[in-house]
Amino acid sequence: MSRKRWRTVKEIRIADVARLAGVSTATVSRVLANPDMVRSKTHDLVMDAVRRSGYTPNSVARNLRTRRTMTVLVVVPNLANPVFAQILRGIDDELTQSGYGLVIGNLDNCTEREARYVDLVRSRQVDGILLMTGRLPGDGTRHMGEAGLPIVAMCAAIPDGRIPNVVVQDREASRAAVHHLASLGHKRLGYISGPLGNVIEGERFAGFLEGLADAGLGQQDFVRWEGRFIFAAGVSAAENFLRLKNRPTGIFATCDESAIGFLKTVRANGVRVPEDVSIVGFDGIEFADYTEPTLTTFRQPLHELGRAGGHVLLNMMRGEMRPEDWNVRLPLTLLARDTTGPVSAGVRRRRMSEA
Amino acid sequence: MSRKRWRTVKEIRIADVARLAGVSTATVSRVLANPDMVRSKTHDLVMDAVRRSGYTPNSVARNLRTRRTMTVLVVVPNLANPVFAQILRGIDDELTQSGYGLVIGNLDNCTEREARYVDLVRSRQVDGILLMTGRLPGDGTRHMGEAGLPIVAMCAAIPDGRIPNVVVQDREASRAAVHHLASLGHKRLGYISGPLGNVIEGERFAGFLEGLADAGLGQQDFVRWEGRFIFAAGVSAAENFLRLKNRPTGIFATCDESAIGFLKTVRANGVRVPEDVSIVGFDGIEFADYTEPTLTTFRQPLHELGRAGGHVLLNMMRGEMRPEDWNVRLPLTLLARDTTGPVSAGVRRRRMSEA
DNA sequence: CCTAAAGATGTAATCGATTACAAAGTCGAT
DNA sequence: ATCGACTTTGTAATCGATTACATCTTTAGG
Repeated sequence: MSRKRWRTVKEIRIADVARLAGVSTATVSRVLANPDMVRSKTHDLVMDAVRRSGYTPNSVARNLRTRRTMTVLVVVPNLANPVFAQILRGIDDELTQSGYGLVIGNLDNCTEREARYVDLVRSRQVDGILLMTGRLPGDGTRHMGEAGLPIVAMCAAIPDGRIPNVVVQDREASRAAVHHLASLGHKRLGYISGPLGNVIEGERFAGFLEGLADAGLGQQDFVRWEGRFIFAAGVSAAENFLRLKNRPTGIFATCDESAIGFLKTVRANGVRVPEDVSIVGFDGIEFADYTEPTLTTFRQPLHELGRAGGHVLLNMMRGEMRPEDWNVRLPLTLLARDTTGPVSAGVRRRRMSEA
Repeated sequence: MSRKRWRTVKEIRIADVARLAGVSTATVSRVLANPDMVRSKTHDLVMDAVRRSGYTPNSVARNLRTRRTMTVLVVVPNLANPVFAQILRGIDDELTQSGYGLVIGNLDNCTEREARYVDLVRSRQVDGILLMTGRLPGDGTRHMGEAGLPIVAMCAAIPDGRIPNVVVQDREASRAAVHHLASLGHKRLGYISGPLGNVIEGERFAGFLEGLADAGLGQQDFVRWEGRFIFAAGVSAAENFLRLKNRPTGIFATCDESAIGFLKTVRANGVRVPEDVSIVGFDGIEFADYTEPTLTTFRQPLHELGRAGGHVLLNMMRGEMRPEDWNVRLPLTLLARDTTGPVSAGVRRRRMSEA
């Protein structure tokens, strides 16, 4: 029961270093921040004192005075989704290069948690914000905007306002997914959505519809299952699929987790992939290469996306924003693997006899 | 090219609120921090001024004065590993309940990055540390310790020093894994390790050896492959496995990723699971339930682990640490699924004729 | 009604850095 | 040696809150 045993290490202030070096605190501060503003002899004197005392500046004090924290907030919908972990790496790489740190705001798919991070912003603890929440600007997002800080929207092209968007080409990729399936002869499709109301989901569904139109297919030629970017969504979609008389032969899931849940569930019920049904995922997570058969999917340039987002935010924070940098839309790559194949003769025959 | 358009929102200071309410800044501060220290009439007066002005305290200033940031640092080896995302949720739940925020230090399996977070600690930006780096106390860890802050070691029972350990029963679970395989008749085992030098890996290997001893098996009865808690480790272990004349029949991988990499690779080469080889993983990640066949593994109580770690740290920060709370070791749960089965007659026969 | 104790509020010091401004030092040209 | 221009350093204000201490009010007890 030892109270207050912590923080017993003596705190060294800039004044201590100044005394040790025989100069003023201003000089110490300058040595550390603008080394070429002081005579090199003084510089060495001070650096020696810094070393001997083991001084590290108190950045809370510095932040107060400079009114900057060199920290940015990254709001993530769900850290358990490996997609975000990858994007974070990209952001981190870009920001630390410029001396910025990042604090991660994990919403855990739970809207109310946004409030917590609004506080972080309003209380001046961060210099900028990277928003990956896919919802339309809600209360939380709006409040953050009101703080007047630089914001970059990632994973969600917010049309309104002057917030730059750094995103992937969701719409184009979805369209390409339909094209991929259609070119293999699939005419009846299944669509496993993301959370309704999510901006990304909107983009992907729009692309899906565009793809249908390209292929000369219409609204009556597909089934839509509602999902939430998780395994379970694919499982329940599959359960419904199994009960259908007139099953789709090509499935497009807007995330790999759902695709894998679907894949696993239909196979457990005797459906062959890709002979009976083809599946295309979205994201290109590592695990998609370890399913059986390996999942056909679109790989997001996650690391690059993170870097791009960080880069734009840095520019904004430096006030060096140029219009041509405002919006970035990175392309995805089709990984054509083993869950997609041509419509089999069997399926064609059965469907014909039904007609 | 608009410089300095940001941070244009007028900053409201506590002095503004004080003026608006006709009281002193001290009173405003007290209303916000110790509401029952002021007369209720004054309280209302001030709160009204706060609301009208939209005031939010500048927490940088507060942190400087109070010498606390209400923030803790969580050092994670690799955010891309979903295991850590889950633990983080537990930590977050526990800490935010007490008003603490957390900053995540992602090492990305890269030791040098530790330095970055040492700075964070030394510059007084956090009040406590949760260490999940599995290495033995190295430079970084030591430096953090020197700052005199409360530290809790998770995922790594650091024997030296007075740092509490909040961990899972790695050793016992590994031992149980061997027992599980041995009870199915497996006598020749394969072990896919974590990174050598990692504390957790040490525990798990020790448990593995204990399990061998329990089963009356010795050092000559197993093959050890070096891994790094990633898919690829399982793949290369499998590639080696396939070249062996005298193959193990039971594999224990110290993480699910490796187990899955192994599973996928041997099956792609015609090896049947569990008929030809049984596989046990470790962690219980969600994916492990989506492989084919589903992976037998040990589930870590990740959320509980996170909560426990946060709880101990909170106690330390409050100076309310009692010895009996210092070390926590949570049990794992065997999820006996489909990658493990009895040694098949075929394998037994073949091995006999070899003898 | 008076006094002491308790309660509420205000004044000003404080946390530890950065930086505007002033002062002192350096140097070369005259 | 003197002047000005430039470089280097020091002094003290500042960032925006919290809080020790002083002061003023209220309450309770006699």
